[in-house]
Amino acid sequence: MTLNPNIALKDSRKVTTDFSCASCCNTNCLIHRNLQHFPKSSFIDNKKTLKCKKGQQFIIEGTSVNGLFFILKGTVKVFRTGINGREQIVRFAKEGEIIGHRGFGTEEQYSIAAIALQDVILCYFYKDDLQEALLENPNFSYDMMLFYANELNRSESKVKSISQMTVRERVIDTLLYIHRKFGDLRGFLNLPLSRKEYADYAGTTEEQVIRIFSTLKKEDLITAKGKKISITNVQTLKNEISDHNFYLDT
Amino acid sequence: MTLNPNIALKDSRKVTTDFSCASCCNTNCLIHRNLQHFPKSSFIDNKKTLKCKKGQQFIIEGTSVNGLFFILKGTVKVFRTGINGREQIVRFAKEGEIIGHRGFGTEEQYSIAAIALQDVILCYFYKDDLQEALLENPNFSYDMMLFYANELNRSESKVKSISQMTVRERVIDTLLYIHRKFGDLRGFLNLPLSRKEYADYAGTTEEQVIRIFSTLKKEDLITAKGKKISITNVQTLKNEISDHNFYLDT
DNA sequence: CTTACAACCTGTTTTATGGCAGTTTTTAAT
DNA sequence: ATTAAAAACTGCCATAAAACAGGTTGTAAG
Repeated sequence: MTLNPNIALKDSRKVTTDFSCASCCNTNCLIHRNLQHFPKSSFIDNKKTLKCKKGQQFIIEGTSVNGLFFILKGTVKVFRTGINGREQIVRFAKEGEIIGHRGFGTEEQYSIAAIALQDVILCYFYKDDLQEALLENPNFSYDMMLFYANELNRSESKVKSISQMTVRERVIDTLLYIHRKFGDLRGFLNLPLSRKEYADYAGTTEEQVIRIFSTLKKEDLITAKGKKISITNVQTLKNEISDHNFYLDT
Repeated sequence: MTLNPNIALKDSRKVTTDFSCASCCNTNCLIHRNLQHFPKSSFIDNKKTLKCKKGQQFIIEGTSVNGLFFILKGTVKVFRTGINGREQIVRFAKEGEIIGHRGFGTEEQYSIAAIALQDVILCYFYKDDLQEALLENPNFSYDMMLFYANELNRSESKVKSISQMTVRERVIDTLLYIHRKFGDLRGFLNLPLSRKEYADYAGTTEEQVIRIFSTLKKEDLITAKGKKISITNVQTLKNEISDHNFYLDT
């Protein structure tokens, strides 16, 4: 393991700066999981590793797709520009996740944009290399297929929630999503987001989010002071959402 | 080609009743396209072929997944029961398409229901057989991966339309979707649907669809008499939808 | 400390859409 | 042909949610 000071993070802890997949400990990563199946890993060697500062946009909507990003470290906001220029947040991604996969296959252009919410390290694989590896290795392509299948399930359930939940329910759903995915840090949700970002994910307006936060505070379900938000009663919130699935169970 | 009268359709024309994949002419079918790659096609032999009468439901929401359906002939409505028992139509599927794939992989239960809109012939493959074939054959699993990737794109674009389009726009979008996918027959959309079904796909109510149809008629954009609907001005309707993508292009 | 700017908050107005109730038309069955 | 039932249609009203406008708080820069 070599240590390259040029790509050291500003993080308080030193990080390993050897970005080879072999020494990577990211168990979530699809590439890493299938490493054993790439005997002459030419495509692994073509990997590019890049760093993005907080706030930096590394995928621009509409530009052509040449490869896929894997997050090695940090969190990312994936969004698109919707009708009337309104921003729509597709998801928040963390380490191990794939970005830009919607452009893989048929689509030639990215249908989304991606921006670093914190300092981020990304691994970039070329589309052609990936395709070759997938066609050589059924375990890898099967894994990748399952990944897409899961994304599809997520997306379908979002269709359902957006089309049938009230704004309040969608905001609660968003809070629970952030909580589930990023957890707590010192009692607060471990991903600081603006009210606007909550709105863009929940598919509503900033004002609505503010109002709903304020009523949730009165109901002692959350506490929120600026971006320091914590969910005081997870179960009650969960119930409010899942009560609707009544008809599914019976 | 053997002819089995037991499984002859009520269709005016006689259909080939040899349902072996080898003699199938369904070029859309993923299995058929990869047939060359299955040398000792044990799993093809385990295939079950079944017929459904119009109106028959062959997938029930919440039941466990043991395999996947491929449509050999006919059209199918795929839907789920949403909040307050409201029916939500996920898509309309025609020959060559796969049904029940969302249950493949991680999901153990079908998250959707499926019903035959006309008399339908289905091919059924067992999950275990499919998995084995996928893991042996990278071309097949790559194809399957691309299929899921496309489904994901479709679903994501539905998220966008539901969350940002007006009801009128969603209804127009639905009309164009049916037109694109099923085309015209003698000047009318080649898939008879009720106003309720348009509503359940567009994510609105029957009354809204009726109202919007009626204004579209006044604007000479469609003609609609009962289920005989035709789009008289496809381009104008398309423009009304895609005008919104203005911000995407610039 | 002051200033500037962004984020956060609140009350009011407007609009789009859903829900209801009642009528007409179409389709299917006897 | 007659009847029943389902689908299509229309007007009215209630309401959730967006848009607007104005105010406060917080934070970063000089």
